[in-house]
Amino acid sequence: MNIEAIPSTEAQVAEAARPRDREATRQRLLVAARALFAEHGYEHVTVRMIASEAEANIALVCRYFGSKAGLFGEVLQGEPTIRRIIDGDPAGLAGRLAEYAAWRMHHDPESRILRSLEYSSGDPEIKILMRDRLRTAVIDPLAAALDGPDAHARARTATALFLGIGRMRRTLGPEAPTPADVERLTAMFEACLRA
Amino acid sequence: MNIEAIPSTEAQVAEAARPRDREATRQRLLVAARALFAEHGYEHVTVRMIASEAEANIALVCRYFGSKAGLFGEVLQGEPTIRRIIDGDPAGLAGRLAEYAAWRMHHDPESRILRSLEYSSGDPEIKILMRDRLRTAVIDPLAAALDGPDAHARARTATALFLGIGRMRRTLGPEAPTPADVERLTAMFEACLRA
DNA sequence: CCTTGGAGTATACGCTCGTTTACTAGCCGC
DNA sequence: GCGGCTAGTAAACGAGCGTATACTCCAAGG
Repeated sequence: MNIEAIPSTEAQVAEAARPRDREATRQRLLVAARALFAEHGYEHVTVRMIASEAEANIALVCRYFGSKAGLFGEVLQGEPTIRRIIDGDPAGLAGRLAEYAAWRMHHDPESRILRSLEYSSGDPEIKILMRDRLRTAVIDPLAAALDGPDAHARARTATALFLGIGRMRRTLGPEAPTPADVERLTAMFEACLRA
Repeated sequence: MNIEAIPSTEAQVAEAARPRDREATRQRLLVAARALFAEHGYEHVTVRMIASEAEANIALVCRYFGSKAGLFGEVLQGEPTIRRIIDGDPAGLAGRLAEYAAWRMHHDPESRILRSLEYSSGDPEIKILMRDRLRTAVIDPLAAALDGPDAHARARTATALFLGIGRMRRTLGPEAPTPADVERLTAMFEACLRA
């Protein structure tokens, strides 16, 4: 079986043979996985895609993260929450959410937390990861910024609008938002957030 | 290879051997597929599941519908549009949409058109089917019911809210809508639909 | 009664997936 | 200089998928 053509042809590959660094490889896998999961969702990304993107071997995914689901979980944990948008003047919250929602109408790249949550997954383990992440990273922080008894319900509805816009972009294709879009979204978020 | 235990044991299966009826079998497959696709989405439903649910043979799916995608396309065509909700007093449109959206917060069953569209699919053919269906069955009829230059944009945003609510239900689980929910959704749809 | 066409079936093909295993090869302490 | 730990690799495994093929069997037409 050792019929390897030439053990170490440096002919084509002028790459400076990467130093063997466990942690660096782990990070490359993590970065590649984050980008791919955000772009295509858990189920449509294969470990082979991740390994290829990270220029690492397939087996390392399982070795370093236990499984594809383990890797996904670690990716999720590294994602930022929506707090960056929530923090600030409460009066302008609806406007900021609308700006962000409008941005999500056409900006496909950038791997933010909601992206991966737009996808469903048949795997129960992933479903739970998604649900927990959606709660702790989006709904709960948003609810905490609101007053009134049904703060959570209002946060959920606002989040639904986010999710739906992302879904729309993916189904119909990206759409550059107009000022009217932002205005409309602002009005909707205001209607949603007011007690 | 012909080691079949007993060719035709009627022992357990007291079923009255179904008459061989091509059209009836086709319909059973269609009904089963409609229910399963609506419940789990295109990708999570296998032709084996459909055949099993319809108590038919796997091969018949391909024979009668060409492929899984062909069957899905036929299922989509049989689904109603949103026109039933749109038709009626224009002033009450937002309210009716809100009622429907609220209903979708907790009503998991009933195989309506949007259900299958809540899922994404990697298959480009299915993506196109989804997109076209979303346009012709939901967005376009809704846009037609609106006035103003950006009727389509408003219809898209309203549809996004629908999609997001469905997504939410599937991620967080069904949630019985309160009167406050309906009120909030009505306000949001009004903010969305007004020119 | 026999033939025959088509409904229904069993099974296999080719593929891709996540995962595992047995291996190779580079660096570090002695 | 040289074992030995370990990062990295190649290949295979078993399962599940959509699809295709070759078959069985029933029932109607002569």
